[in-house]
Amino acid sequence: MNQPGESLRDRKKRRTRAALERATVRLSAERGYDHVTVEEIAAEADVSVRTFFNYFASKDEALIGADPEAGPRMAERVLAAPDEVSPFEAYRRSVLAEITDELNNARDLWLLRKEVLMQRPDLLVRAFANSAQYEQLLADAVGRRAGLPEAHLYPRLLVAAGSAAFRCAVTRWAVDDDVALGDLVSEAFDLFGTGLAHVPKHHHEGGS
Amino acid sequence: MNQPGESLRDRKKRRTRAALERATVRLSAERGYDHVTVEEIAAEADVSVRTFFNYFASKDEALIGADPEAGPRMAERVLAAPDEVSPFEAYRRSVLAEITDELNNARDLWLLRKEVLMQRPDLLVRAFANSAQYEQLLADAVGRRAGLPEAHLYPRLLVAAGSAAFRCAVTRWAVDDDVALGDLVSEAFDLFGTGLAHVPKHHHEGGS
DNA sequence: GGATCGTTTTGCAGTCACTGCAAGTTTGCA
DNA sequence: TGCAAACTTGCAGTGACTGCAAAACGATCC
Repeated sequence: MNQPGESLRDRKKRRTRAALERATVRLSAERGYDHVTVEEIAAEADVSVRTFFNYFASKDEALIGADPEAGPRMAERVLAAPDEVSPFEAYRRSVLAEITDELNNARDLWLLRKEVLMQRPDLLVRAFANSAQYEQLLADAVGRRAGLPEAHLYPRLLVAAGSAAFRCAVTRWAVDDDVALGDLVSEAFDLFGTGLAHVPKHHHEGGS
Repeated sequence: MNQPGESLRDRKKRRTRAALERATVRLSAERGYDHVTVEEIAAEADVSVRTFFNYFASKDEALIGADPEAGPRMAERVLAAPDEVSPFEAYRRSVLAEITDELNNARDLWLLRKEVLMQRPDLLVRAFANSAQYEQLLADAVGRRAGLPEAHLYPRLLVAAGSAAFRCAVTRWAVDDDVALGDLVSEAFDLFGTGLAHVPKHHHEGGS
């Protein structure tokens, strides 16, 4: 009875994971990240503290809702992109796909996260640090696609730029969210794509 | 008798700080970062555990030897660069200056750190997370120089790219240190400067 | 050579994230 | 129904980190 891809067990796991993520974000937004203990989070989600740590390796991860499949998924997308697409574009698309998916599924959570990240911008960086392994995975995918040797800087830089793009976009989005997060990430990628050597023209009331 | 800038007190503080940094790096390289306790580090440096935490906010910081003055110093350099220099170039130079200074003063420490960071690449990212405040400071400096409004993505991205450049360069350097770290950082900056949209040509036996 | 004042060091008690282990409980399957 | 595998839980322990109040120390003034 688990052909549809979801056994009872799987469903329960997904729910527990979601509940923990949600509890972490909600409580942190309410009282501030470090005035919330894992004990409280676990209680809110109706599981034991030990179970919390079966799902997330750290409180940080739970706040961001780190999805262990996101890395591999993106790597796969990078490799699966059509041949005529550049490595840069392939990577950019896989990041954007991931983000729009995420926002479509949990926009409300991200609005709460924003509150937390405004107080503690370092948490986002720290969260990315946990996924250093996936960075390697992604860099390998990009490197393969670009036909570069293992040690070349380019794949690493591109992936790191992706993290940076996301991070900066969120920071900017937190300041004022008139613009969609996806658009900001896209804009950041454009800047990385065309190079940072020159200050981009910026259009505002008055012109340059 | 403290006109020369260094009272006995100041000298002692500098020594203690250096001893703690050195002990952290040495022991971590020897036994692995998380098989070393702060207690052992403090003992090695001949101070109490509590004193360790008077100097460094965390074990992570001690490993990297986070210099609280580095951020402000770089910001100042960015603002002090000659007028005809672009914000990008100004920032690049201030990063490189900082790195070469650091390497000249403590190359041996960095060779040990390399060992540790090879095992635990996430530590470098985490260390940068602590200096999120300085990122803001630097971004403001760059933004001012570029004449961009507060909220613009460019300054943030440039600074984040700097971190990424350093991080990737160290990772690459750890793999094989035939190339000087400074050169690698410089190369990374070049890539960011000219844009990541296209895969850089890479010269090797056989040509493209 | 003190007396004094500000700074640094220290010990201590406490909190909290996180881990390994060894049951217990639930789910999947025959 | 019953067994095996997967999940949950409690427990005991480690270790990072904090606040506080007392002690040690360095600078300064007489």
